[in-house]
Amino acid sequence: MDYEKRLWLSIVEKELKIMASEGSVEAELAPLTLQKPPKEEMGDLAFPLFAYAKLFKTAPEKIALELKKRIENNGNYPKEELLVFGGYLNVKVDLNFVANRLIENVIREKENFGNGELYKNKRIMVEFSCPNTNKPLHLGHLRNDAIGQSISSILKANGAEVLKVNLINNRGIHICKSMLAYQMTSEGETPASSGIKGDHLVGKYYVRFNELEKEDPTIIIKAQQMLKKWEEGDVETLKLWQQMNDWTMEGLKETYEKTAVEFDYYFYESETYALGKDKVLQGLKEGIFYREKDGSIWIDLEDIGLDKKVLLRSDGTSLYLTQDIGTAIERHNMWPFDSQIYVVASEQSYHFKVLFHVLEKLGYHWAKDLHHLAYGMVNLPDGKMKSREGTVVDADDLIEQLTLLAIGEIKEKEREAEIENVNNTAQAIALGALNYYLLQVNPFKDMIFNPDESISFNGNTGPYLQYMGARISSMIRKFSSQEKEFENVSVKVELLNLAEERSLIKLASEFPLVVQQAAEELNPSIISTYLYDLSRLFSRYYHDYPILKAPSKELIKARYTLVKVILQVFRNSYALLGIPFLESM
RNA sequence: GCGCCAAUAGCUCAGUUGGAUAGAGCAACAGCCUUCUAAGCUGUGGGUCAGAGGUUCGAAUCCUCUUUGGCGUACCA
Repeated sequence: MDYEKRLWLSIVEKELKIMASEGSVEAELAPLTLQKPPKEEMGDLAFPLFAYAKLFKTAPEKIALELKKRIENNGNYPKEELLVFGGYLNVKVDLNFVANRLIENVIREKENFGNGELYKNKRIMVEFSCPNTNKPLHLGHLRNDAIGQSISSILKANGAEVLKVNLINNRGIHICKSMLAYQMTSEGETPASSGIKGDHLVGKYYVRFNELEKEDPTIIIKAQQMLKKWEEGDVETLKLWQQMNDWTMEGLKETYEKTAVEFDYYFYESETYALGKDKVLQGLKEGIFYREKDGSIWIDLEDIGLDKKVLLRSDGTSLYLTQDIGTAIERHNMWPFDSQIYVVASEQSYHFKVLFHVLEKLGYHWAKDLHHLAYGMVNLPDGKMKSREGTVVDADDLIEQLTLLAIGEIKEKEREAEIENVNNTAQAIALGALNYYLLQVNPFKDMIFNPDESISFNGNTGPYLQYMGARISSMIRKFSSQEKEFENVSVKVELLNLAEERSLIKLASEFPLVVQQAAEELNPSIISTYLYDLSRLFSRYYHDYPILKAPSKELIKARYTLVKVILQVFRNSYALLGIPFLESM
């Protein structure tokens, strides 16, 4: 449709200009807007003409009629049907061209159909997930992962070279808390001895610290001492830290595998904080920062309308900000990027504002290429997730539950015989449900995670989308057994003239634009909405009209070809959203 | 207090960047399986787009104010 849009924009614009000069209208013409009519019967392109009424001193409808007449009488223009509705001039384009081009493109590009060149030759680093090594992943991380993973795929689809990086928060006062509690109360428990997954075991001691702190509030001092020791390289402390760290990482990686989250590179704060410290001290020498009497180092943010911010503690240890400074610099040294996107909760908007400013002050010109993709919180129907009240939704638990439900569903529908591996299929369904649920909502908005709704597989859900792909796949299997009979039947797109077919052709042709828009706005939910619209349209079409049992061989071939195109668009959309494609379910 | 963000059907969310009668899913009710997978399809009911002004031929969309909610404003991360 892209071609048709440009063509008709230029035609209508040209005729408007001619009308203006004939009516000796001096003023500049408002830019012409192109829209989509609300209904299929109203054509495919719409030009609202209200903006010109004043200029031409004519009713918009009359302008539309005049344009229609002029265009129809001009032999140089393509002969398409023009319709006037009120102040709109609508065009019903010859969809045969659109359909042929769509089929050609999809056959040629296959899994690359929809890809564009918006970010060609651009290197974009995407940071996401960034767990602490003191507890297992929860629902908030799952949203982060889903967005990070999807955004990376979307940027790649737009031609960018993407490096997905994870930054492990494996140092700091919070890590020392779980270490201290472990030291005090564990009696040498290990994942092997307890049978508890490593990240959950460490998490158990992080929770225990809070309990210990209630009994003895001074315990925090011990944790602070431990951090000091850690930064000084104390052997015993480092040994415990390494061990607990390994346990957590093993557990986290298991969860990543289950959720199909992958990274190209891992950074560890334990390895980057020192550089941050150096840079802060360097900035102090250069007079960018200043030192308080107690020895702490600060930056004054008055020039960007903010307060003062501490960069290094009075005892010399690093802060969150310190290590992020080091990490950013190291990253740019390692892999000079055109842009870096931090997928981090919106609560940290202030932190990133400061971070980017500090880097700019330190003279890094690429600080302007850093971008914080701030996503909203995940709340429960009753309110916030609170670890103290035990309302945090654990990632492993949730996936487990969803998988069990999917197994139950498969059994209830008696699909076991049709499915190769029930467990794998159930896991794929669970993952599809989860990722789609999380990516339906615009990232920057807070969202409510309703457990009951998230485990429903009906309606606007991941499994509904997967189901479309599975049914088409089933159709394709059926067709392949009789494919030879259709070898010599040519594809006649002009047979696809139902309103539903026209809508499908148009919507499928829009896919590349949707992929581009999702990248421009860093918003996977644009793909979700599109995919759901396409699914509903297709679902109705295929419910109402026979494909393989259409009345003639030619019609079967034409409809079958369209269905295959739709499947490719489905599959490419799934890939961008982390919804596994299933041949059968 | 100051800063950032949000508010659309009972609930969860869309809304083509200012256009035609504001749409889906869930929940409720009523239909459709000897038929390409019923994880589906169809229909009914449900709206002061938080409120008030303003800009405009036209506002859920842009501006101002108000209300309500969230987040931030840590030598936590």
